[in-house]
Amino acid sequence: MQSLDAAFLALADPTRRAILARLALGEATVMELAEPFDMTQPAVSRHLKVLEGAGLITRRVDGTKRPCRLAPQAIVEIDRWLDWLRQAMARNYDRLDDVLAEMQTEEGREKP
Amino acid sequence: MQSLDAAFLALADPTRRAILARLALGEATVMELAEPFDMTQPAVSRHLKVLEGAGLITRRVDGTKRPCRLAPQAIVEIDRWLDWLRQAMARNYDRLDDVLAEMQTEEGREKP
DNA sequence: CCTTTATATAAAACATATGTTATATAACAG
DNA sequence: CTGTTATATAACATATGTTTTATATAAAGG
Repeated sequence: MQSLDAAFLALADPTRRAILARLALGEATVMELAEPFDMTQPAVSRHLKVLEGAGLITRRVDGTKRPCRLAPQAIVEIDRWLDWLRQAMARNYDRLDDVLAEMQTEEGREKP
Repeated sequence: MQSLDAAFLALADPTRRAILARLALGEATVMELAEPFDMTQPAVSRHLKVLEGAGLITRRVDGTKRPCRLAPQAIVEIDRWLDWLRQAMARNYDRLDDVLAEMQTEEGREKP
C-alpha cells in the first residue's frame, strides 16, 4: 500500500496536477512543462521526480532532453482502491443499522 | 480545484485510508476508530478532522459520541478528475507523435 | 453534585515538503 | 576543445504535517 501513499501525495499538489493536465495533451520536456509556472526549473524537476516516483509519469532520453509522458500504472492502482471504497460505501448504504442511526439523528435526538 | 488538494492529501496517509476502510464496515465512534491503531486519541481526532475537511466523512452527534461515517462527496470529485485524466491518457495513446517518439526511443536512439 | 466517559483543543517536538540559489553534468553546436 | 542548452543535484530556508502530552468541554451515570 506504500505506492498509494506516493500516488495520492503526488496528486495532492495543484502544480503536479497541472503538469499532468499538460501531459494529457502529449509528451513535453522539462522546460516546456516549467514554462507556464511561476517557478524555477529545479522546482519543476523535483515535481517531476515526485510524479515519476509515484508511477504517474515516465521519462525517455532524447539527447539532453528528458521528455515526459503520462503513465497508467499509478492511476490503475488508485482506481482499484477507490473502486473498493466506493463499493464498500454502496454496500454500507443498505445496512439497517445505518438507517436506524439516521432515523435516530433526525427524530429522537432533536433536543426535547 | 482546492478541494481536490484536500481530498488527495487526506488519502495520502495510510492511517487515514485505514480509518476509511474501517468506516466501510459501518459507522464508528472516535474511540472505536482509534482502538486498532498504535496512536493516541488526539492523533486520531486530528485525522478525522482532516478527513471531514476533505469531505470524505461526516459526523453526527449522539450524546458524548461523534459517530463517523463515509461521505460520498469527495470521492465523486476525485472520480471525476481521474476519469478525465484516464480519458486524456487513452486519447494520448492513439496519437501519432507518441508512437513515433516510442519508436525513436526503442530504435534510433540506442547509442550507435 | 461528582465522577466517568467521549471527544476536542493547545502547545510543543519533530518530520517532511516545497521552494530558492548555486552548481554539476552531459549532450550539442560551432 | 569551447560555449551553450537541458536537466539534475546540493544546500538551505521556510512552511506544513504528524504526533505527543496536558488540559478543556460536555454529556451520562450514579
